Amino acid sequence: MKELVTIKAIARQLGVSPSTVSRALQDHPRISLHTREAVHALARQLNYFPSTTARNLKSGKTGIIAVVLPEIRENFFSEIINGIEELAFDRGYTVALYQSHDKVEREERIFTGLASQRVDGILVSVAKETQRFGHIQAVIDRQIPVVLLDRIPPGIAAHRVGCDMERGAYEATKWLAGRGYKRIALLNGPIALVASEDRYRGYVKALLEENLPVENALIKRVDLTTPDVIDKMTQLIQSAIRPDAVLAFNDYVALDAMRACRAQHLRINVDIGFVSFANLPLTTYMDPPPLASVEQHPFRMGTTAVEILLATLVEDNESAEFQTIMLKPELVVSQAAMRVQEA
Amino acid sequence: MKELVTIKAIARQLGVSPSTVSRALQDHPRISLHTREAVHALARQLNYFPSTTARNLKSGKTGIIAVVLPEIRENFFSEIINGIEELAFDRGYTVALYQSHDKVEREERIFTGLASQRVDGILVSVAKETQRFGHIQAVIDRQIPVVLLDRIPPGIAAHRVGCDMERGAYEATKWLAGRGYKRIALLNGPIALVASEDRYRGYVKALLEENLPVENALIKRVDLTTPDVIDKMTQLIQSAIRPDAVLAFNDYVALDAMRACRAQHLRINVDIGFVSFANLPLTTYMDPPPLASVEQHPFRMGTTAVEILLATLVEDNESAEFQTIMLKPELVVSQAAMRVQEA
DNA sequence: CATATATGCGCAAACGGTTGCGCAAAAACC
DNA sequence: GGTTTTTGCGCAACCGTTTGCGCATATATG
Repeated sequence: MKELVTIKAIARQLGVSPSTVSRALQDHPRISLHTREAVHALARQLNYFPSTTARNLKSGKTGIIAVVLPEIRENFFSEIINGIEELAFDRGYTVALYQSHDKVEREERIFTGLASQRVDGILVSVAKETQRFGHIQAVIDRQIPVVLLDRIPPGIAAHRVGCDMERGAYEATKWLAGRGYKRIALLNGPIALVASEDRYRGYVKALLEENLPVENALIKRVDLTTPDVIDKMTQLIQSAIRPDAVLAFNDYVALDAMRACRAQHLRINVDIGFVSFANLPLTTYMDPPPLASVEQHPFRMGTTAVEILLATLVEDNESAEFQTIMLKPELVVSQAAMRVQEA
Repeated sequence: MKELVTIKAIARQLGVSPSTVSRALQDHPRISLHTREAVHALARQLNYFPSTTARNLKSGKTGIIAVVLPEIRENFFSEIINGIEELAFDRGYTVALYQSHDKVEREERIFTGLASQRVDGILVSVAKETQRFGHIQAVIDRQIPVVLLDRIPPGIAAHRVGCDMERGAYEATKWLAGRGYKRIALLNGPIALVASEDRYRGYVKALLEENLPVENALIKRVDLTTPDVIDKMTQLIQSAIRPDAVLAFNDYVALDAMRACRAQHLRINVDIGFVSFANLPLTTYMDPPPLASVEQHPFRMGTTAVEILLATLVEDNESAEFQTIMLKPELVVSQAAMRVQEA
């Protein structure tokens, strides 16, 4: 077992004190050029690296940003991390990753660990359908800055970064109406999700503006499982007012709903138009893809969250002002889908 | 700014020494029950959490496992992390995440950082087409255990965890031959990738066993971009010996190749059968999916790598024995695809 | 009752750095 | 040449926790 190269080791070999070595390494002006060079030379020769742990202890910081997400393998979230890692790495921060698997219990265990880990900040997209937020409040009470990402529960005093999905739903619905669709269905998510409410409001607002009736028969809630989506979509098709377009909660719902349509011998985007949310790579694999998808900018959500977090870290004290940044969603129209429709 | 709750603070309030508090918290038998209870009570009341940083400094460990991957948003890799996080969290380790974006330069910068960060171990899936591995050797020289994941370069003395893709290609080809396919094409990856060689060897081995000719015209290398895949697939279709089946380098290649076939009015899995590698969720979205896909078990690769790493951490000294674990791939036959074919 | 053992706790060093302060010697000033 | 300033470096404390050792006092042993 080789000895670890420390400042003390360098000091001993050079016959100077550890403090001199420390200062020399920082190019402190009060250390003679001669000594500085000698220290640097020996440090390089011995392959010295400063101990981050020791520095952390001194500074009270860890340089770690914890990221707590429901599920990494979901494209939306891995894209968020992608953005987070990008910026954090540039700024010299380490990204620690945790998955809640959408379970509050696990989320709570994670946060307890984070409290003693003393990470410099936490970016969290909370487990869905949760009403308990004590664990989040606990770390906030310990002065650890928190940024809520995408899934933003009410009643927590923290920074927030999200995407304005009411607006996204509004624009998507307006776009469909503008293209002549009259009976636009909404395949919405579970009632417990704020995201569902947002989409509902945007959808209704657009319909009213376009003087289209808001038909309850055209609005379905799904639990996001394939069988339920197929079931609800089939109901829509067979109802008295068959929709000529569907606004789907997300790309996965759109995919399943399309399958249901195909099973009923409806031609996608010809007999029935589709628009969905997220704009995941998934849509480019679909054949045909939805006519359009509302881009939520997960990558930018990640970088924005890190920016806000790092900004609060350098601030003199807590300015107690919490920022809320809502990214503007973007309706991305699929060229491929439009071509199919023209044909 | 509230004072941080430390062992010293508790000691002061209780009129005992810090060492007593430390031992009381560990339920050391030489501390009286009375004192122990008092310490525990006050610690709870003050909401005391031990400083991980201080402990790290003492122990010389960090409790951090660094994971260096090319691209998190690729499903295969996010599934690997999923497995890593799962086991690491259970064992009380923190997962630090880094992306190389398949760039050696960035990988090198990451490894330099890791050396001074003094992580307890590194799991790495190296950037592709790289021949420089000095940065990896450097951390190994610093006694940081390294496990090579999936992409396993030669000449590095480290643990290895992968999936035996020669065997996967062999079994996939055998399966196709067994179903009566005679002209099986191989849409392989770039020559620089070890993964391409593996598939080639397994493919050839199976053909020979099945007494099928190895036709060079049926073997194409693609650079994994959509245009190139479409180009090469079109060449295959229009060649003298048109293949009746295609073994694709991975699911994405299969997807693009299928599009090329459809453009040439070939019915997927009817006129031309498809088998690919990875078995990503992507295949379940495809319509129709490949007949079969070789599952590479990324999740298990992640957990296995962590297991090996943690095992070396508890070992008394370096046993200098490096493990190589090759998971057995599994040919997953798609029910949906088979139904389409029967019809 | 004397010796041996057990009990309960504190001292101080250590982990690897950083930094305020002070002290001596050299250089600059009048 | 005396005073001030600058230069170069070391001392020691500190970050929060752990732990070997030692010192009392209390209890057990013969």
